[in-house]
Amino acid sequence: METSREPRWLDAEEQETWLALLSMLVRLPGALDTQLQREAGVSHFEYQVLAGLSMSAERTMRMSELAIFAEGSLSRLSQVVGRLEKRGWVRRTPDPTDGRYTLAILTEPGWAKVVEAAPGHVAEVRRLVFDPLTRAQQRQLREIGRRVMRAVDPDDSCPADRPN
Amino acid sequence: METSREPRWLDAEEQETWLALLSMLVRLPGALDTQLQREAGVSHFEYQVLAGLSMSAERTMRMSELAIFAEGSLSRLSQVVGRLEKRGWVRRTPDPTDGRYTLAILTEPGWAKVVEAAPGHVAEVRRLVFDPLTRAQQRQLREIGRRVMRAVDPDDSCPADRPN
DNA sequence: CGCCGTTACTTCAACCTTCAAGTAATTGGT
DNA sequence: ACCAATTACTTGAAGGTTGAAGTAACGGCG
Repeated sequence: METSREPRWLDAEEQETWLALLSMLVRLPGALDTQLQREAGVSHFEYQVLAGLSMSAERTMRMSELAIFAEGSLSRLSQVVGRLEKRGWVRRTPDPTDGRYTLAILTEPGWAKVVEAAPGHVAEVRRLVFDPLTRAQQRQLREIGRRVMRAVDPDDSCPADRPN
Repeated sequence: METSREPRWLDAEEQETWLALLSMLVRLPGALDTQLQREAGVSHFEYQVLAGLSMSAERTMRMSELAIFAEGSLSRLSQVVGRLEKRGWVRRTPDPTDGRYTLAILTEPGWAKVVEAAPGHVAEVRRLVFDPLTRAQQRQLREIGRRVMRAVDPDDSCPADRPN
C-alpha cells in the first residue's frame, strides 16, 4: 500500500477556499494583536493569559493548565508570565500541595487590566467576526472549526500534547 | 453619538464559535509549518514565496508584488529572500525598466525545491482542511473567510496597505 | 530509606520578526 | 534642468519565540 506520488491538486473552487482561509489565518491574528497592543499595550497571547486567570477560581492557575488554555508552549508561557510579573499583573508561587507545579496568580492591578482591556477586545471580535456573519454562518463556522481541529489534533478537547 | 461602555458580551453559543475559531487560528498555521519544515526544511512563509515565484511568468516577481502575494511586510520579505538567496533558490536583480524595483527570480534549484515540496504540502492541506469538510462546508468556509476579510481590510482584493 | 524515572517548569542560545531609520531611483513641480 | 517628494527596497537594533538542555520536586519500587 502506498500513496500516489502525484497528489490530487486543488481545483479552482478549492484554491479559492484555501486562499480565503489563508488570508484569514494570516491577517485576523494580526488585526487582533494590533487592537490589543494599541488600546491596552498587550499582545493577544498576553491577553489570553490574563483573561484565563481572570476567569478561574481564585484567579489562579497552574502554569501547565494555563499553557493549554492559552494554546502555547510551556516555554513560551514561562517567558510571558515572567514579563507580566515584572509589570505587576501576575505573581507566581509554588503549589503547596506539589512543589513541581507553579501557580500563576492574577494580582489586583492585573484584574484591573483585564477589566480595562476586555470591552475593546470583545468589540473588535464582534466587528471582525460576528457582525459580518449571519447566525447560520456562525453555526457553520463553529462546526467547520471543530472538524478542522479534530484533523489537526485527533486527541482533541485540549490535550497536553504540546512539546517541551 | 458614542458607543456604550459595556459592550455586548458573547453568549454561550458565540463563545464556542470563538473558541473553535481561535484554536484553528493558532494551530493550523503551526501544523502547516511543522509539515513543511520536517519534509522540506522551509517555513510556510518561505514556501509561499517560492510557490508565488514558481507560478508567475518567467518565475519572476517584483519584491512588492511578492510581498502582497505572500501577505507579509516588505521588510520581512527582504530578509527571507536574502536567506533564500543564500540557499541558492532565488536571485535578485534590479528591474531594468525602473531601478527602484527589485526582481526576485526563482533559480533552477529553487524550482526543483518547489516541485519537491508541493505534493506533501497539498496532501497536508487536504488532510487537515478539505477531507474533514463536506463540499457544502467548503463553500461555506469560502464565503465566511471572504466576509471576515472584508471586515479586517475593507479596501480588499489585496491592496498594498501593509506598513513599512 | 534510597535510587530512578517522570513531571513541571526555567533558562539559554539561535533564530525570526518588527519597527524605525537609511539608501537609491524616479517623478513632478517650477 | 533642478530640487523636493515619493516610491521601493534594505539594514540594524530590539524584542519575541522556539527547541534543547538544565533544574527541582515528586512517586514508585526494591
